[in-house]
Parts: sequence; structure tokens; C-alpha cells
Amino acid sequence: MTTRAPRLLPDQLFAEARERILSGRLPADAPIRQDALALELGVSKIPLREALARLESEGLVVSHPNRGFIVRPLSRADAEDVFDLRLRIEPNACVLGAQQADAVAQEAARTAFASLDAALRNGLADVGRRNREFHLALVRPSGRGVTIETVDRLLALSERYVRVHLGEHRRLDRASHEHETLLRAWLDRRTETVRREARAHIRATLFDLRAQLPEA
Amino acid sequence: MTTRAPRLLPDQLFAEARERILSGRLPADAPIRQDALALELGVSKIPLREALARLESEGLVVSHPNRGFIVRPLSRADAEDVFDLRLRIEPNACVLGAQQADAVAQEAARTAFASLDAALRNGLADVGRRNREFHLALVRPSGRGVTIETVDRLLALSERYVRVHLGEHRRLDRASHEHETLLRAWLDRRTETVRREARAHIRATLFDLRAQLPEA
DNA sequence: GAACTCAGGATCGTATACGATAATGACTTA
DNA sequence: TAAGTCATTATCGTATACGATCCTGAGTTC
Repeated sequence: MTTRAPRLLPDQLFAEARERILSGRLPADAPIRQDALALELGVSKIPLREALARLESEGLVVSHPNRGFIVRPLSRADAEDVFDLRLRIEPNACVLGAQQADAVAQEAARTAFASLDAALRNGLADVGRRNREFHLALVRPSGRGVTIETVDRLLALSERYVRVHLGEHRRLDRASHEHETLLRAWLDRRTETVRREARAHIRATLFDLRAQLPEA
Repeated sequence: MTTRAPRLLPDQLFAEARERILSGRLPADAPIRQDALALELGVSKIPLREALARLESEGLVVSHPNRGFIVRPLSRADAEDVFDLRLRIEPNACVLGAQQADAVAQEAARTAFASLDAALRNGLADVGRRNREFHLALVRPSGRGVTIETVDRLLALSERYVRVHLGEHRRLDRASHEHETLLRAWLDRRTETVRREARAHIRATLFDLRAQLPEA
């Protein structure tokens, strides 16, 4: 800890642990060794445990008394649940975002799209993070704090499943195309198109997911 | 700390702090003195801070670097946001709950209703908690983990606003009546009625709230 | 050979202690 | 008097230390 980062440590650790879970570097069902992880990150357990507590309420880890935290297992039922909630919330949230977006927010959305698109086309590792950032960029200008936080949580949860089926060209092309048409409608404030395209994109992702996860 | 409660301390502290916020004993915008609160509760700051971290991700407190946690201020905009989300999620979740509920879950719902109704009629203090418990009892049998957690969070957030306008007899009678018709339809698995009544009840609560909070 | 008991070690969970930062107010200066 | 500077105090945030619990495997008994 060279530079002091007051009360940002739990936030940083939260983000770091979250990325490790979403990227699979902390695999599902694996126990999280607090001492080892804290040592590796150069901190003590106290801020790490605060981060884990937050991750638990985000639904990415679960805790068992005196046995610590484990990465929350994946389940088909949870995936269906998460996508159902996204379908109920996100299309309308995108509409609100489109209506409220100023020039700065629009530029941010364009940038996020470009970043995601490049990652998709070049097979970069952090497609998931950029995907989340793009979708959030469409919602954030709505100014609805609770909605934004809820969508952020749902995107994180859904990313764990989506990550599974990367690398399939046809699906990547489809996703890119859907992102682009969604972004164009969003920038033009064609609200009903935004609603329809957002819904269609989420459904398409879910259908791909179902095909990929035939497990119960 | 007479009896050991391994890894339940943060959970208990979370529940305790949450109740204090929802009941107004920790008033909005008030800073949370960690040392004082920990001393009063007979614990140290470490588990308390874990509880506060969870409360932050629940949206009940916010933290500022090196200035600690404060109870999240109430705002009209947040209230509208929360109720909009409830309307999008909860009616359908109640339907799913009604479809999946077994005899045990049905009895739990009846009990929760009776407890809430008694509190409403007798002006008991913990109407809020029982209200939350009743609405959750309708959703819990759905078995959808993420939905349940999301509804729980939204109920907690909305309770802060609803609490403001207690003690008005006509509204309490209305709420009681709505709860009862909702419960009957839920027990009978009349799904479309459940959906409609849940929606109507949430809307009515929101309208009361709007009339009560003319502030911007 | 199966089940039970019991060290030994590993891991969790929290209290204590301490450094770091921000709020408070007295004092100086213009 | 108003503004600015500095010491004082209160509070936050985290590393360390330590007790408590759980897992593991060797030894024992039936």
C-alpha cells in the first residue's frame, strides 16, 4: 500500500473480485481463501471482507457461517430469472435514457459501443466488461439511481452466463448488428424502436444461452 | 457478546441497522457514528462496517471517502423510481408465487396477512416490517432467487417513504381491503386477478404517497 | 474392516490498536 | 470585522493479533 486510497480499498477490491468472478478466474463453487487473496492483493482481510459482503448482496458470492464465502454456483434457473428481470426493466430504462441523454451522454454511448465492437471483432478478453459498460451507458442518462443500480447488478449476473458462449462468429456478428441498430435508434430518440430492439436483443441473447446450456 | 454467533454478527447488525433506518431511528441524512453505534451494540467496528457495506449496496446508506456512512436521503425521484420498478416486477412475481405455492407457503401467507392486518388495525409500530413480510410471502414461493432478493430490496426502499403517511384511517382500511382481496386471489391461484390486484395496490400506495409528498 | 475419537493444522471471524484524514475552534493578520 | 493559518480533537479506515470453528487423517476400539 504505497499510496493511500482512503475508503476506496473496499471499492477497488469489490471491482477486482467481481472481475475475477465474471472472468472465471475465481471459478464457480470455489471457496474464496481470504488470507491468500488478501495477501495476493497486498491488503488485509478487513477491507476484503467488506468487498465480499457487498458481492454477497449483489448475488455473486454466498457465505456460510464459519466456512467463509464461495463463488455462487451457476444455475439454469437463475439465468432464466435474471433475463426475465432484464426484459422487464431494461427496455424501458433504455427509453428513459434515450430521452434524457445530452450530448455528453450520447458521446459516451458511442464510445462504449466502439469499444465493445472492437472487442467483439478482435476477440478481446474483456468483452463482458465492455458489454456491461455499453448497456449501462444507454441506461445511465435516465438519472434513475435505483434503476441504474438494479440494471448494473443484473448485467453482472447475466454476464456470468453469457461469457460461456463466446467465440461463435455468427452470434458475435448478430450481437454487433443488434448493438448498432439499438444505438442508432437510441441516439435518434426513436423510443419505440429502442424498446423493441432492446427487448429483441435481450431475448436473442437468452435464446443463444438456452441453446448453449441444455443442462437442466 | 455472551453467546457466540459465528458469521451471523454482520447479518444481525445488518438487520438491526436496517430496522433503525426504516423506522426512522437513524434519520435520513444523518451520519452514522461507527464507534458509538458499535459500542451501543456491543461489538467492534469490523462486523458493523460489513453490515454497512451491505446496506450501501442495498441503497439505504451512502459512503463518502474518509467521512463514513450517512443514511441515504429521501427523494421524490427515488420514490417514483422504486415504485416504477415494483410495478414492473412484483405483480408477475406474485403470480409465479401463487402458481408455485404449496400448503406450507399458503399458510405462511395467511399468517403474514393476519399479522399485518392486526398491526394496521391496532396502529402497531412495526407495520412496515410486517407489510414487507406479507408482500414477500406472496413472492417467495416462486423460487426465483434473484427476483426475491430484488423485491426484498425494493420493498425496503419503498417502506421508507410509505412509513411517512401512516395513521390515516381511510388509507389503512383501503390497504387492508386490498391486501385481503389480493391474498384471496393468490390462494385461489386466480392469476390474472392476482396480477391486476397487485398492480392496483402498488399504484394506490404510490398515489397516496404522491399526495403526501408534494415536495419536488 | 467399519466406525468412532481425537490431535494437529488450516481457516474463519472479530476485538484491539494505531496511523491517517477531516472537522472544530482559537489565534493571528490585514 | 473578515479571512486565513495552525493546533486540537474526533472520526474514519486498516493492519495486526488472537480466539473460535471446521476439516483432515492417524490411531483406536468393537
